[in-house]
Amino acid sequence: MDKRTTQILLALEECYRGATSALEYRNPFELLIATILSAQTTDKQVNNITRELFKKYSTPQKIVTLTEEQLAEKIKGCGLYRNKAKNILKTCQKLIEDYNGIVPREREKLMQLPGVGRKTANVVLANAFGIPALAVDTHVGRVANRLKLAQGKKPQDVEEQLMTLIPQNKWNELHHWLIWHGRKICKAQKPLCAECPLNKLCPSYEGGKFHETP
DNA sequence: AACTCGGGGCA
DNA sequence: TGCCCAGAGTT
Repeated sequence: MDKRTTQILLALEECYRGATSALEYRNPFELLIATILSAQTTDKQVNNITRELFKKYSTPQKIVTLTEEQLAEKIKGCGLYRNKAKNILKTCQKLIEDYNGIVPREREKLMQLPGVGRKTANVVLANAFGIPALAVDTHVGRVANRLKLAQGKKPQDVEEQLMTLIPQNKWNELHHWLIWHGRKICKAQKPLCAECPLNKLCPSYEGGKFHETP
């Protein structure tokens, strides 16, 4: 790891030590469902929905007793809820048929579940199973690019570059640090570079000015 | 690569 | 009011 990368990690840790997702869950299945729901939606909305949903429908076997319309009604309030209802129902059916109702621990199997892409799969691997994985969402991708820890728009490219650059035992922390930094400071629009604790290390903020580096 | 789904947050 | 998301699937 080069010196600049080390300095960036130290600065991130200093600011965001202990940062985690605000998503509430008690087991891998609940995290899987909560993460599917969280796309384009805030954690707060998701928590409100899952708290109510998991009271009566805490397993795939229970969720598949709902019709698509009934499930959609219960998760209304998060974005894209009709698609998610459809996907969650199919995912629960597949969990029951193929995996005896147990969430699998392999990325390939997770990604075959409807509604589960690479980001969601990695979140489940890292947070529910403690398996090293680096989930790249829009925040992580944007911040990593601005700091030039990675280059390129495709999340999987960013993921692979970060995995090469950063020691494995830091991947999950790095994910949360970059997300928090992306939300609070390194925002998509009008990033708060002047008050950014990393601005001296950031190639996108030179000469006291922010410039997106393509 | 571009488009769609969709309500909430925020200027 | 309008614009932007803690993405994934389809075209």
